[in-house]
Amino acid sequence: MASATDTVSAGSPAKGSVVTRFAPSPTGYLHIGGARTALFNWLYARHHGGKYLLRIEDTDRARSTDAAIAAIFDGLDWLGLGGDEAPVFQFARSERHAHVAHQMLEAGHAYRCYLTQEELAARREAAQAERRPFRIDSEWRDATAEQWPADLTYVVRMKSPREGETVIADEVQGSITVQNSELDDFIILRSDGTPTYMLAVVVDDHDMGVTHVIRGDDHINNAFRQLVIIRAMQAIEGGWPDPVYAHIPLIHGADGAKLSKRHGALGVDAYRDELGLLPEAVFNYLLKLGWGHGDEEIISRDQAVAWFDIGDVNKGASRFDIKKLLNLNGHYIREADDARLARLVAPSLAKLAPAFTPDSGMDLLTRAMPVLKVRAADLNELAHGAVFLFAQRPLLMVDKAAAILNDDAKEILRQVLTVLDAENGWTTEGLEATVKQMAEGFGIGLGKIAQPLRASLTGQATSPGIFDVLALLGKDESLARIRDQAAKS
RNA sequence: GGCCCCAUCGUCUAGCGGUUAGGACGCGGCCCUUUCACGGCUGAAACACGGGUUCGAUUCCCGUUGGGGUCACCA
Repeated sequence: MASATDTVSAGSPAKGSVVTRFAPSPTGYLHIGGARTALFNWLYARHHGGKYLLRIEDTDRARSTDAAIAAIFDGLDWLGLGGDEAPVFQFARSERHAHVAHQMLEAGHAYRCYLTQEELAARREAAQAERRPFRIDSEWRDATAEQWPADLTYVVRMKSPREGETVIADEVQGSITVQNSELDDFIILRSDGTPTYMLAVVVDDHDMGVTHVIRGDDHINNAFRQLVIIRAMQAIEGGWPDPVYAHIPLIHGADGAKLSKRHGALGVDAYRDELGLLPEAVFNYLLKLGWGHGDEEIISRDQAVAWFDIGDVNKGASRFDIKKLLNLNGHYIREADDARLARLVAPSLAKLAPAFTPDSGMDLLTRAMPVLKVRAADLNELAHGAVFLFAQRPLLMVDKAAAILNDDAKEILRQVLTVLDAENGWTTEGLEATVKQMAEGFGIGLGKIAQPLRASLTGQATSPGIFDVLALLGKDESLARIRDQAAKS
């Protein structure tokens, strides 16, 4: 007889033998928690020189959709977390799953159970009423073939062990112990003969050669059930090694509750299209959520691969903090290539500024990017910041800009007009020298000239440096915009 | 409720028996400055509580409290 304690130890497979997988069910978009699970699987495989695979768990036919599958691949690709091989679709492997179930059935590790859902519900309710913990205790567990009803449908349940305990040495959570008496005889084949998730996961992980199961810690309890199947197959045909488990904590919302739509549980496509985030920012943020490497904050992909190890992931759940994500995004925007940013911002800019078209405006937009991007935390802000470049005359003044343009300011603008009209080079530096000289000559602060200029040139009270704005807009457009406002009474 | 797990500034984290408990976001102040940003400097801010173990606990053990996960013919 086996010892009372069954232990699954966290092994350290030889380099190159690591195989991880990300296995989302396509019932919705790829949310941020799923993205992080994918990231950790990807990083672990990369760090250990192994393989990272994708599996779509589409066995729930009613809830799985092609749109969700597409959204998941799209999100993963955006983050650079595509699989190393073609994805496995679980539903397509149903026959294989059922085959394994029948192997276990024949070997006596599983049994036909004729209990109906109604009977079970009634028993569950009765237990509830007596405030007694409910556990399925099917009288069919030890039934013989002669006892099987001829024309009733049945489900196939695993014969879970009822004595002893099982210990999993989880790479993240540490040692987790569960009494085997807590394990129920879970279903592996539904009454229509289709396999359940619990069975499919084990069979697919085995067939795909998965060595490390890295997933959300909401699966901890499942690990013990899945082990029952693994044990049975080890007894039947051998060659079903225990995977190394690593259950990573879930991400919580800012309020500490489970992540919901209100705070961050958006699809990653929303992070890209609505929040205007860069994938490298999301990558960096997700990495730092539940994992750290000394005082490092800005971590590149290569550094992440070099430093990451699953054992360093924190056990406690962490909260999603959009402020920090945005701060990181601002950093990556500043680092990003100007032409790339221009390309990313072009679609939304076209909506904000009808005069902007990618054909005619890309060059100016790209040239303006260095002074635009230091002022933006996301792509939306970046687009808004670029609108003035393509505004049509006469410009609309926001309230604060209109307030700046009082009579004194207009008088100054008329003076500036004369000075700038005589300006030859029209460079940022030259213009700065000229205007500063003018301010000195008038004995007024630079701000007295700069703010009216800014208002007339951008229609705003805030903008990039005013000499950059002049240089970007060019002499003709600049003078025309100033003239528009100077002339207004 | 049963079972499992978790617990350092508001948030993300460093720490792995002896530290002025470090960094980042956010917040306050100062500097830079034509505005807004960026950047620089700086300030406030944490070991949930109670017992042990130890010469010494943030660190190890137990309990309490708090939080989370899970209890389907879903995955």
